[in-house]
Order: sequence, then C-alpha cells, then structure tokens
Amino acid sequence: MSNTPSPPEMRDRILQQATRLFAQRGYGGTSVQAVADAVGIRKPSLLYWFPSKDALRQQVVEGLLEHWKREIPTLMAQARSGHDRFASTITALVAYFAAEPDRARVMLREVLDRPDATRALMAEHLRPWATVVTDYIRMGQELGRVHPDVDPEAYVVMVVTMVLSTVAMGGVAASMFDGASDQPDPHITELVRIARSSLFLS
Amino acid sequence: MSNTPSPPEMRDRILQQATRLFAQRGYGGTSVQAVADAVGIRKPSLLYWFPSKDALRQQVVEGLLEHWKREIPTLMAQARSGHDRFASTITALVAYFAAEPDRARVMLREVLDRPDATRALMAEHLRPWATVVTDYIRMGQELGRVHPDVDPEAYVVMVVTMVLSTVAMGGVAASMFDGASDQPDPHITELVRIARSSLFLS
DNA sequence: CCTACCGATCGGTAGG
DNA sequence: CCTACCGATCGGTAGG
Repeated sequence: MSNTPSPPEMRDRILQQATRLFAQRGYGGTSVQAVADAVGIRKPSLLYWFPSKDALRQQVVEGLLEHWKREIPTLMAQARSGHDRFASTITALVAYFAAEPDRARVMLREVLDRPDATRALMAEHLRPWATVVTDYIRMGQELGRVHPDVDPEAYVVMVVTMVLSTVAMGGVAASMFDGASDQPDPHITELVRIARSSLFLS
Repeated sequence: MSNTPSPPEMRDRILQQATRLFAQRGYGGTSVQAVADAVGIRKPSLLYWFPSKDALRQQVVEGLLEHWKREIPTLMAQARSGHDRFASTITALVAYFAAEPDRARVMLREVLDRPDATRALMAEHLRPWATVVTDYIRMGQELGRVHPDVDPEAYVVMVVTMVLSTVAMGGVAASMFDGASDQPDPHITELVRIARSSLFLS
C-alpha cells in the first residue's frame, strides 16, 4: 500500500551517504539537499527519517562509535603478550581504520567542530578499551618489558591520534617528497614501528 | 580624504579573524558575513579586499605556510646533534604550534577539505626543511646513533602529523580518562618521548 | 569602505 | 515518502 521502505534500510542508506559527504566536505559544507540527492530521495523525505540536520549528524557520530565499540574487541583479542602480538594488533587496528577512512575523517572533523561534546562521547564509548591497554602497559612496566618512562594514558592517546590522523589524511605528506598519494603503506609501517619501538625495551 | 585604512592593516585584520573562524567552524561553516562581523565591517567591504570567499581561504592558507616558512629555520637551528638537542628542538616545535592552535586547526581542516591541493602546497613550502631533517636522520643512521630501520621520510611525516593533530585537537582524548582538558602537557611530553625514543638507539 | 540589491540555496514545515 | 511552500541567509555585484 505504501512506498515507504522498511525503516532500518532507508535510515542506513541515509546515514551511509551522510557519512561519506560529511567526511569529504564537512558538516558545514554539506547540505541536507546534497545528502538527499545522494540517497535518491527528496529533502523533506530525509527530514522525515531524521528530524533535523543536527539530528542526522548526531546519529552519524553515534553510529561510528557504536560500530567501533562492536569491532574493537575482536582486534583487541589478538594482543596478549610480547612484541609480535602487539605489532600485529596495531597493524590490524590501522588496517581496520584504513579500510574505511571516511569514518576516521568524520571523527576527526567532529573533534575539530565540537571538541568538548566529542571528547565526552569518545570517553563514554572507548574508555573501557583504553583502560585495558593502559593496564597492559603498566603490567609490562612491572615486568621490565616496557619503558619505565612511558605515560600509559598519554601513550594511548598519542597512538590513537596517530592512527586516526594518518588514516584520515590518507598520507597527507606522502607527496611532501613525491607525488604518489596512492601508496600509504610506508607511513603505516613507520607508524607501527614508532608505536612499538617507543613502548618496549630492548 | 578617504576612510579606507592602509591596505596591509585591514587585510591582516580580515585574515586574522578568518583564520580564527575557519579554525573553529571550518570553511563551509563560516559565512563571509560572519568574518565581516568579526572584523567590524560590512560584507561588501570585505569583498573589496578579497574578491571571493575562496580567495580569502587561499590567502589564509598561503599566509600560514609563509609564516611557518619564516619561523621554522629559527627552530631548526637548535638541532644539530645528539638526543638533548633533538628533544629540545621538537619541544620548541610543539610549543610553537601549541601557542597558536588555530593555525594547526586550519591546516588540518584544509588537508581534509582539499587533500591534493593542500599536499602540493605543503610540499612546496616545507620540503626543503623536511629534507634537512631526513638528511640528518640518515647521517645518524650511518653513525650508528639512529635506529637502522627508521624510514626517514615516513618518520618525518608521522612526527609532523602527530604534532599538528595533537595541537589541533588540543588534547582530544585528555578526557578519555578524566574531564580535564586544560592541561595538554602530559600528551606533549609523551609525544616528544615517543619521537625521541623511536628514533635513537640505546 | 558603504548602501542597496540580486538570484540561489539554506534548513525546515504543512499537508497529504 | 512526495509536492508545495516558507523566511532567512548565502556569496556576490552595482554604483558610488
């Protein structure tokens, strides 16, 4: 009788296109009309599923964090001990983000646009996992495997910042040396090396 | 006879306010009207000094890069040899950016908004200095003072990324652990430690 | 540097 | 999910 698709499908399609456009042009640079066009519906139809542009933004961000909350445990499970485990886990983490750079871009933009609110949201969703890592680092310090002068909290923040930024900028300064922006691997390799080498002793 | 101030003054006032607003709200989220209001002039007056919003953006970015081009040599001169020199230089570098975070924020946003054009611009302005650092690293490797598996180019990119992002996000995840966002020092301290410890041997 | 003004687009609502 | 429509604001121009 009605042409209205099942709610979850259309909501997801809208969120998907909104994420893509927010990532590329930013929230302020993206009109509701542009998102509607990308989905293939009229603007008022979009505003039926999301009552306002700001509500759409909130849902996009909330969706990102829920997504990570769901996926991180799998990545975390790999890292239990030693250098190799650590390196492979952080590699997996970077690869995971690198596979969908738009999520990292939206998150970075969100931090720039609304620092306080975004910090609060990230804290709420990610703190449990951050705590697991900092506990692991402190244990490593007691065992004499991790540099004693590592600040566990600050270290985690810096690594997250590096991963997010590197993925989001997609090898920004790759062409600081040559014009090739299609091969981000050397930077990711170096990122992993830096993270590992600045953490463990020996 | 005329109320028109000397060109450089008004241009600078406009660029200053535009930098502040672009940093806070992004280019797409900032109207020409908002910049004019901040300066205290009418919109058409702003468009007399800068022919379009896009021209204003270009001048803001160009101004940032020229500014850094002028200041970096001073910071660079400190680092000639050894761990201490390196640490103090990178600390000075971070402190320099941290003192005016809006510049870092605009640059980060610019990379997100227009990746290719921004990479080209950064390359043009910063490549000479990047080369100095990579040469220094390679020399250190030959002398056995720097980790042999450091990728000099990628290392520089990663450190620049870390510095820019950390300053721009102003301790994003500071409140991933507690609510205090007014004390970015531990992150910067850790940043310097990571950069140093992942570069030098011993 | 200002007043006056432009067409286009903005986010959003009415009503079905 | 659509058509029709709203006031407000957008970047920009004319002309002085």
